[in-house]
Amino acid sequence: MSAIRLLVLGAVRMHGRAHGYQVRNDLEYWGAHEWSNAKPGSIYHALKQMAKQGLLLAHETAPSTAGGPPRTEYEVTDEGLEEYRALLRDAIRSYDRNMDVLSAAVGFIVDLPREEAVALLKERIEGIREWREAVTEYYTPEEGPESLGHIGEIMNLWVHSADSGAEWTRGLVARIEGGAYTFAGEGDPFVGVLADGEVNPYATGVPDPGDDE
Amino acid sequence: MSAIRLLVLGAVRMHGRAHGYQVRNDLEYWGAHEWSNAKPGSIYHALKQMAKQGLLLAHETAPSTAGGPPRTEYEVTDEGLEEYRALLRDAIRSYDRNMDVLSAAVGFIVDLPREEAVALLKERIEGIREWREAVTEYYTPEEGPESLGHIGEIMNLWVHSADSGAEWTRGLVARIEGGAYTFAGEGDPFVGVLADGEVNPYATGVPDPGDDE
DNA sequence: ATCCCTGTAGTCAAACTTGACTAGCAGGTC
DNA sequence: GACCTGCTAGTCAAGTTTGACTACAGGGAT
Repeated sequence: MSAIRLLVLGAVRMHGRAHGYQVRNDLEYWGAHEWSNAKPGSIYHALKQMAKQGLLLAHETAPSTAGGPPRTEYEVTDEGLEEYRALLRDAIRSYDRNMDVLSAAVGFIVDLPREEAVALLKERIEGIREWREAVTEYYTPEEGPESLGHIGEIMNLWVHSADSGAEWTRGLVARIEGGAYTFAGEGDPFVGVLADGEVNPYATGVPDPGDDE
Repeated sequence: MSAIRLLVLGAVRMHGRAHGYQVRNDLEYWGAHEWSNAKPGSIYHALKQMAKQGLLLAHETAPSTAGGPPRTEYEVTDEGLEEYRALLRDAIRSYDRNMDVLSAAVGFIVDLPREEAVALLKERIEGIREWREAVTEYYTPEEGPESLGHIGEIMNLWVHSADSGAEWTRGLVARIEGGAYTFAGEGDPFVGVLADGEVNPYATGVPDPGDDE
């Protein structure tokens, strides 16, 4: 699963009602273009697709005063909200070795009740443990690990990164259990979108590091 | 960049001449269906596309004795070999936060001379360092890290996984510099494909761990 | 003889992603 | 006052990925 649907649903939901360009700006504000496939084409495609599937409700609107083509505004439907929560839970729970889905989910995790967040993260840790065990067992031939040659390094990489992922997850669980952050039903939610007209403070000077793909 | 082209080029090259189903079996033997998007459709598509681009040479062949439709066999062209090496170098050098490309590259790393492999891995370490620095700088607002709320956990995740990736890479460099494995020009290369008719010893009892995407 | 299952080899439509492109308006500038 | 740049908002074709499907052969069961 790619992160784009979760990101787009989350962005539209935070606004209540948003058009594509707004979503695009939020994702840039979040830095999502750096760690996910959130490019204009994908965003507009996701919006249209989810509108077709009934997860979003589309409203045609007059062109903005600032010029440009007429816009389409979207709202999350009840069905869309369910899908959002399902995607969010899945993203937290399942270990899929890609950081984009998890990054998006961490950004929205406070939409869940604190206990549920902790429970899902613990499921994640357990999933990582099982995966690690399966991998080490599968890639350990009878003739000893040396018979794999350099191929053993692939397993080594996976195990290393599974251990690291588990460690990070345990740290997060500890912080949440220790009372950090404000979760659903605990008061004023964290506001993470740009208001209409507000300028992205990170817009220039984007890191764009050794992002040499 | 996805790993599929590197995997397919590498598999065809090891055989000298191979048809799609053989490539498919090799990738399954390597476990690539577990950690990359190596599904039948993608493999056949990559073969056709690369043939169209002159990276592979296609030969129509009679149907096999074992039934099924007529097969197409492929060979890597000179241009394809260059592309293969370019993809391999890029995959080792660049930190793209996805393990599939790196896993594939580690499987083929012994196709390079030992010194080059080490040099590329050191470039990788340097790239990770730069990325880590850019991320921590970008996501540290003036009002202190606390103003980010739970969003800071995303950065935390990235930094954690960058550090873990660097550590694994340093370990690999040390082992290679210490003389481990057999690299290009150092003797009999490692054989990692299934001979025609040979059965995949891992075929059943595939790990298929908590692979819940 | 017919049926069903497994293995071989691959095709196809639908969905998704990518990167380049369009088009209107505002403001500066030479 | 013609031109150029930047911002707003989005489209589009080409390429890629997915998951389901086809078609043929051999072998065992009914």
